[in-house]
Amino acid sequence: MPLKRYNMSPLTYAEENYLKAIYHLSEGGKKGVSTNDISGEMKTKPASVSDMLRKLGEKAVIEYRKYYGVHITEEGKKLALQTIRKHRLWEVFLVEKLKFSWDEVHEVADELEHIKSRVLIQRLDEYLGFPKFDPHGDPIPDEYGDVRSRPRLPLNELDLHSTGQIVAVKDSSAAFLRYLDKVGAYIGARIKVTDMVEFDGSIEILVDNKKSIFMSKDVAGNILVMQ
Amino acid sequence: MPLKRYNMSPLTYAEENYLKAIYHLSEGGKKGVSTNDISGEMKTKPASVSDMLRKLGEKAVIEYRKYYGVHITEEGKKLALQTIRKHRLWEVFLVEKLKFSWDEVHEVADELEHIKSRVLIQRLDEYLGFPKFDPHGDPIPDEYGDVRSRPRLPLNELDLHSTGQIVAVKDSSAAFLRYLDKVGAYIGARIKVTDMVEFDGSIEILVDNKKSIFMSKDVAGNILVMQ
DNA sequence: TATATTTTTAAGCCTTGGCTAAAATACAGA
DNA sequence: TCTGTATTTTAGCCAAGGCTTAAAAATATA
Repeated sequence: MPLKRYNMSPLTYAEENYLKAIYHLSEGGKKGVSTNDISGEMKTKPASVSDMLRKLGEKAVIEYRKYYGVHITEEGKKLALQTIRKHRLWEVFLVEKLKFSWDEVHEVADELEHIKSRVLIQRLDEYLGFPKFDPHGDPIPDEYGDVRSRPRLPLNELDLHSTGQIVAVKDSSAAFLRYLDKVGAYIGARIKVTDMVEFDGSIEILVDNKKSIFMSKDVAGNILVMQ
Repeated sequence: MPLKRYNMSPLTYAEENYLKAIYHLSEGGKKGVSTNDISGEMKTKPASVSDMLRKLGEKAVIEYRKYYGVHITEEGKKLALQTIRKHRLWEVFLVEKLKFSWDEVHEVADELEHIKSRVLIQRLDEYLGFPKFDPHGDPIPDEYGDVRSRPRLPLNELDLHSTGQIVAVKDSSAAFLRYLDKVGAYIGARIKVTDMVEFDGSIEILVDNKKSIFMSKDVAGNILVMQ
């Protein structure tokens, strides 16, 4: 059996994106991620995914058992978290410093996350005051890939009259974010559940003790709160 | 004669770099820029340059007359200046906000200058307070490619006892910048020529009325001052 | 076990950006 | 004006990257 040869060249732009997708898909479940899932996520054909998996396997960032899905390796996890860290730090920069609204940042951050300089990211982190969460409330891994996440649950699972703070959203599509902006919900808002409609699960919440918002169960399910 | 067909797709990373080099090489002289010059600047073979010139010609950013060198078109000038603008704005950001020293910024800015978002650059410009010059003293073009440069001359051409302010450097290699840092010269420093050695052209200057620096004619020739 | 689904292989296409070797052109000196 | 030299272009080639379709293989399921 031939020796397994590793290709140690750095990841390309596309490889980084695939790895990020694999990392996200493998969060939670212990099961391997399937070729089809990745194909759906990346909007490429399964055949292209197979090819990419071979490459990522050679670079030892995933463990690739043909036909049985992939597992991300420690090295791969580290690299994926580094990309995610960069993405989220740039998002903080764009929103906090350059006054982007939180629904505008995705595209630009997707480009910025591939800039290679390590010292750049260290200094950016420092400049931003070592933020722990991005504008969508998602945790920012540290340089070593450690993530301090906070316990959180979907808003629709809160009890009537209970309170909490919005810390993140599940669906961060521009459309959803704009909707939230419009109704006055935002990351960090203190909320209280003031009413619940039995038959469809929709709820009414009070934001910052000022504004009342009525929302469907679907919308509430996409908002994560910390109690 | 076949119609001239233009390829309107955006410039690739490499095309942007070639165009920038052509712009810089064509500054000053009215003459066309030669293939050999570009080859030297880009560290590629002349044959590769010819090929690239064909592509840039098709994209109408240069006027390419075979064997006679190239002239940059208005459109090309606009694009080159946009890239230069991005490069220099990022340099300001890196030095002013992220505390990079001015000899560290080149590489990172070379990557950042290719990020495509227009609104990003507008906001960055605004965030930095619409700076007119980068950390090396080079002028930052505005959105429309207009450059407000200031009259300046090499330090070695100043008369004895005359004063001025350092506004830029010709040679911005890391080695030269580190040297300047070490001896205490910097963009913005007020200087006075306190001594001149006839036979080799070396001079002594007083920086900010405090520190005396002795430098060769070569070094002085690389420092640009405004009187 | 037979069929359906998923995944992989094989072959190929296109772009980008480089190279060498040979041919064409321009230019400078006699 | 001729001619040799230097410059530039052409032609052909190569490799990496990233995608595709079509067919084969493996797995999953009824």
